[in-house]
Amino acid sequence: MSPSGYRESRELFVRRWGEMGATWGISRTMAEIHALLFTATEPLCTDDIMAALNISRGNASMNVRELLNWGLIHRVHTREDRRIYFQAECDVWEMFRTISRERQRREVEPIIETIERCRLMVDAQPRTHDADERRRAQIYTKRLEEMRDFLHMTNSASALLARAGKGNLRRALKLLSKAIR
Amino acid sequence: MSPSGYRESRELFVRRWGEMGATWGISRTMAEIHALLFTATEPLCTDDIMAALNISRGNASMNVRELLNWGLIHRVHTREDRRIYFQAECDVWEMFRTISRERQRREVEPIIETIERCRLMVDAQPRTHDADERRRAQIYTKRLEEMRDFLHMTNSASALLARAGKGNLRRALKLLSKAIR
DNA sequence: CTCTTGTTTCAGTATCTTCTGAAACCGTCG
DNA sequence: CGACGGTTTCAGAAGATACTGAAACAAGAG
Repeated sequence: MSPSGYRESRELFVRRWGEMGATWGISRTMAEIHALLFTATEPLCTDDIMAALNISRGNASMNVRELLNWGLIHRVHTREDRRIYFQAECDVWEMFRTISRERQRREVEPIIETIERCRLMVDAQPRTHDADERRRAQIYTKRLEEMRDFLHMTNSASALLARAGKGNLRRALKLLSKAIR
Repeated sequence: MSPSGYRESRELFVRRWGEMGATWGISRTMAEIHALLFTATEPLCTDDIMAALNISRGNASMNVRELLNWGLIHRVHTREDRRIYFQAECDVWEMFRTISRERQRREVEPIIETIERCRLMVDAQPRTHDADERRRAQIYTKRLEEMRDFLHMTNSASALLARAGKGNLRRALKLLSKAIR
């Protein structure tokens, strides 16, 4: 079998996508599976994935499940065969929406809650009589509030984007560029 | 010293911000230092940071430098004292712009280059005679192109945002919400 | 029910990242 | 120049994370 550019290229892409995922707090294997399915012409089953990436069954299974949880890949059933096949969402805009929605839900929302809790804590304990510390506490609270408001805003923005269709997104970006210039 | 709500709250915030950073591919300590400076009323020096977070000099120094590289904190000199003090950018909008700009530069741009390289590779090697593989290669190339275009778009969007001021951003988001609804 | 095929879990292991502490370095002051 | 205060580097240690392989589990077919 000649070393077709296609196959080599795809391998490179999968590897690099995996590395990128790693710097993004996503396990390398998970990102590789995603890249593999994103570039696949037809659905793959667990064994295909294991073979392509040279990983164990347990590893493949765990990461596939995680990708399903994120909503980045889907199960596909075939008539011929009892196996479950997997297929990635290949529309990049859809993918982007999924990722931003999930990140928001998993990472931003919890931190907003923490901030709120921190803010309340400042006043919960009996106040110090030290005027300087009181001043500091005030500034601190203000910073927390600003951060909280900002994160709330990104939350709404993300929700907005999630509701919008692909066409809308393009349009919105055009608008944005006009508004800003 | 009574356990003022302020101090406890701040500790909690720093810890949680660190954890969040960790899931974002930022080292926990780096995120903690950032949180510490973000919530500080006045600039801190390396020893302050070491004491507050209970970390070694080397660790503090490395992570401070990295934060400086990102542009998330700045050096401050004082008259009295030869030490260098550090201070975070505390405007959340400014912070957001810095982060998005840097992430784009460090992570998205390189992956765009890789994609381009992958795309060229497909045709560089002599084509296979297998019609089916040729079909697959074509689909693959198309997906790469879509991804590349998408990432290019986020690049422009990010550049746009980076140029925009705080007021503009607010305005743009309002616009966005109207455009999408 | 039992066999077959396929999926999930998990304890232990390997790998990779981050952190420490000490030593090297740098610049300024006397 | 040498001493001092401060900063950076780095090899090895500690700690966190991801991966394996095998065993448990499920579900459909005979």
